[in-house]
This record gives sequence, C-alpha cells and structure tokens, in this order.
Amino acid sequence: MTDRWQPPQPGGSAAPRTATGKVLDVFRAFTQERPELTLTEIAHRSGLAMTTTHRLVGELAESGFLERSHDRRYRIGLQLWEIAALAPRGLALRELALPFLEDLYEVTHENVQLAVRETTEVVFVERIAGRRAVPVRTRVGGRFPMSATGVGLVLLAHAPMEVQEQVLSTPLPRFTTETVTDPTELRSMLAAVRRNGFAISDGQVTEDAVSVAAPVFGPDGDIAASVSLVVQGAGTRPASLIPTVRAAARGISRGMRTPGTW
Amino acid sequence: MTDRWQPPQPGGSAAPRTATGKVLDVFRAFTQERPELTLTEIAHRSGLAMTTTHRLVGELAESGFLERSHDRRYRIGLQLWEIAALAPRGLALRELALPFLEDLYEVTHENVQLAVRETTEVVFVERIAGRRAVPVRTRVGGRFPMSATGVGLVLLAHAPMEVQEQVLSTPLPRFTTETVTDPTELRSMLAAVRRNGFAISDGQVTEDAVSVAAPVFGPDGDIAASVSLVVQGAGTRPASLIPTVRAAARGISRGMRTPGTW
DNA sequence: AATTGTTTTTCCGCCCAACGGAAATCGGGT
DNA sequence: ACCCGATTTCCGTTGGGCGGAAAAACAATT
Repeated sequence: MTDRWQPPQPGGSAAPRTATGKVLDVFRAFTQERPELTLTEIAHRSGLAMTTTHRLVGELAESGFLERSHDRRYRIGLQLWEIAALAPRGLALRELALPFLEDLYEVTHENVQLAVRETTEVVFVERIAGRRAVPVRTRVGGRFPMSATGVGLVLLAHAPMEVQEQVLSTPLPRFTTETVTDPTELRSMLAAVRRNGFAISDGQVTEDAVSVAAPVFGPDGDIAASVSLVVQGAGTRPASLIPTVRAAARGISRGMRTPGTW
Repeated sequence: MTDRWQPPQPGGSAAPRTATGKVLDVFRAFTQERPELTLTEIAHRSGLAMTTTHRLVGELAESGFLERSHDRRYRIGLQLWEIAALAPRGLALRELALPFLEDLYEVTHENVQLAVRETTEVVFVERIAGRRAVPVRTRVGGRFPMSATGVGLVLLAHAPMEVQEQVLSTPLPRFTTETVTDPTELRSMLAAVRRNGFAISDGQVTEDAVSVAAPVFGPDGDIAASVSLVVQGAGTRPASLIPTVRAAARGISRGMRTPGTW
C-alpha cells in the first residue's frame, strides 16, 4: 500500500483534516507576495490534491469569493472583501478613525498609520502616505513584529502580561543597527511608554525614519489600537508631533465610546 | 416522518449541499446591519442545523476567521480581513488610488468616492469623508444600485451591453423625486456619459447632493473603477469640479498601467 | 437561592458527499 | 503541427460530516 500524506512538519500547521479547514487553507494560500495563483499553485501551497483543489476553487469562484483573471489565474474576490469589510477591528475601526487620521495627514503630510495587535504581531489597518512622505516598509493588511515599530511598542506596552512575556522570551528581530534587541532594555522602554502615554521608535525599522505613536483605548478601557506618524529621521524634532498624535488617539478613543457607532 | 429542511425560496439561493457552501453561508450570515451574531442567529440565517453551525463556527473562530466578543457574540475576524486585503479590486485598487483621492479631498474637502461594478450593482471601495462634508448614504464595502449614483452611471455606461440591458430591463429604484426611472431617459444619459467622459447625478440619491464621476480604465482599456466627488447641491457649480475629477481618474488609470504595481 | 427557559456544548452511529487516482482534454509555447 | 504541463471530467471507495438527543452552561425571573 502507498504511504499516506504526511504533514510537512510535525509541529507545523496541522494536516487539513476537515472540509472547513481545507477551504481556509485555500484562502491562506494567497499572500502579499503572491496574490495571484494558478490552480496548481493553490493545490501545492495548501497541501491539497489537485482534484480537491479544483472542486473547492471552482465553487469559491462560482460565488465570487475568488475571481479568475483573464490569464486563468485566481485572485481573492470582491465578495470576500465585502464580508471582510464588516470586521470590527478592520474596516469598521478604520472608518471611525479616518477623519482623525485625515487631519493628521493634512497637518503634517507625513505617513499616518493605524494598527492593532494580533497575537504577538502588529497588523496595519490603515496607512495614509502621500507621494512626498518617507517610504515605509508597511502595507495595509500587513504584519510586523511588535518590538521595533512605534505602534508595536504602544500595543505591546498595554498588552496582557503573558503576551509581553512571550514576545520578550523570543529573540527580538533586528532591522537596523539601532534596533533594540535586548529584552531588558525593551522592558524599560515599555515601562516608559506606559508612563508617558506615547512611544518613539528612532531608526529601529528604517535607518532614517522616526515614528511617534500613541494608544487608542476601547470602551472597556483596554487598548484597542495605536496611531503613529512616521517622519524623516534627521529632519523635524518629533517633540512637536507628540501632542498632535496623542490628540488624534484620544479623539478616536472617544469615538469608540459612542454607542451604535461601535 | 418529519419533514426535511426546505429552501426558503425555490428560485432563491440553493440549499447548502456542499461543505464548502456551508462555510460560505456562515460568512454570508454577517451583514452591515448585523455584523455581530450569536451562534443561534448564525444557524438561523445560514439555514444550517445548530450542531453543524457549532462545529463550523468553532473551527472558524479557532483559526481567527471569526472572533468572539466578550458578550459571546461572533464577528468577522482579522484573519479574514487580512486575506481579503489581497483582493485586487479591493484594497489593492484602493492603495493605488489613495494618493489621488487624497489630493481630491485636500483640494475640495468634500466626499471622495471610489467604486467598482459587481454584476449589476456598485460596490464602494473607498470613501473619504471629512467631518464637514455632506452626509452621504454610502459605506465602504457597501452596495448600491447603479442607475442613480454618479459612479454607477459611469460604470454602467462602459459596462458590457448585456449588463446594461439587464439593468435597463429591471424596474429602476427611486430615491428622490429627481431619480431617473425611465429606461429611455437613462439610455440617453449613458450615451452622454460615454460621449463626455464624465457623469453628473443631481439629487438622484439624496435631495441636496450632486455627484460628479469619471471612469478609471484598466491596462486592457476596459473600465476598472470610477471616482466621484459628492458636493452640496445648492452650493458650488459642479462645472469647475469636472476637470479635477477627470484628472484624478486619469492619474489612477495611469497607475494601473505600471506593471508590478498592478 | 431556587426555578425555568434558552443557548451552547458534548456525544455518537449512520450514511452520503467529499476524496483522489486515472485518464481525457485543453492551452500556450516553440 | 507538435509537445508538455495545466486543467477538467469521470467514478468507485470511504472517512468525515451530519444532526438527533441529552447534558451542561448561562440568563432571566420570582
């Protein structure tokens, strides 16, 4: 008899046992680097048999959850996007925060970012970048480690103790020579963030960029998100930006307390 | 013997036969009006048995595609949102267009909208609305009939003939006394839109709002989206806005021709 | 606190739809 | 026209999905 299919890694993602899991695996096959895939690619990436993939993908495309481009590749469909737009921590949060972010952008014309925490990483929910602002490495819907970014420091500083410990006990990733990788140093930085009500990340992700971030609190008083402004490092003194960012963050926090809206 | 489950409407959405379809039905249970649902509500709305729903929802929540709020309700999860962010006609389009929309907003401080066509309806992909702009009835991720809105007229005017016929052969919805509901009149409006390269919808959705819209063309020359500006009706002469909106639309069209970006 | 009604969760055996091997068909490149 | 990989159709087998029933957790009411 032939050997059965083996999961790639014993500790890795579990084998797709259930039909539901297989559907999710198809979705998960799409990434920022590869947002368009052929049938065979999907089958390979999701670890499913060709025939199975064919049937699943067919049904998903039928209902608009996937779309087919003219070169026969598959992409994420608008139907999925429409439903995802209902995610409270996604578009709903963005919708509420946008006017404030808009103001921030108009005053500074720099990069404005809004992010939330997902497990031990940062997920960017909104990013406004004019053509003239510093290029940053982030994308809406993208993830980033928490330890280096401004928004990450804020989110981590107010995260449950267990999350903080988990991050601190894992080797901290390095991006530049300025990146803080010493757990002890990071720990005291987090304490400072809690004390001051804002965070500054100076050249820790990109050499010449400084980020100023402030916390957004939900109705229950827990941290819900974080706003930041990313400016050219050598340039402006970020000190003047601190009150601006904090004001925006407070504005959003206030908006979240309004019932019905949130 | 007890009667089996009957589909709500013989011609309506088919009964959930496949496992995949059931997963999609769970997702589809969430709407703008009801973005948070209890288990029983999901079961009811998706037409699934309690036990089945429980198992599905459990697995979906496990992997972050659904989230559970503290009041035990379910919501769309960030995981789904992250994947949906890869939709070319969703966030990818928005990302490309944002700088141009940003400019439009900064110059006018009015409502800026970006929309695409999905079958016979308009889906709003982006909406920038300052606190001081006219309130509009649209939401990002929301749908609207094509016949009344500015973006809808543009998208319909450049849509395949069969789509136009389908829309024109269905009773046109009315929102205000100004709404065009005569197919013949609409037909000549569409011709004008093609001829002029822009559309104006005056008070057809909201009494006192005028919308100026222009088409965005994809790399293949087909229409890909539509941009619009919505201003207070009695106020500014929209004539001056036409070149502005058209310029933005052309800018986005140009951006879509750049390979790699799109 | 005790009672009642509702929602959520666990358990389990039947059975059908999902599965994937194999082969036919399509398509795009040379 | 030819070839090779990608896609699609076909079909017999079987394992995971299914839902009834009952327990457990929870909420509301007296």
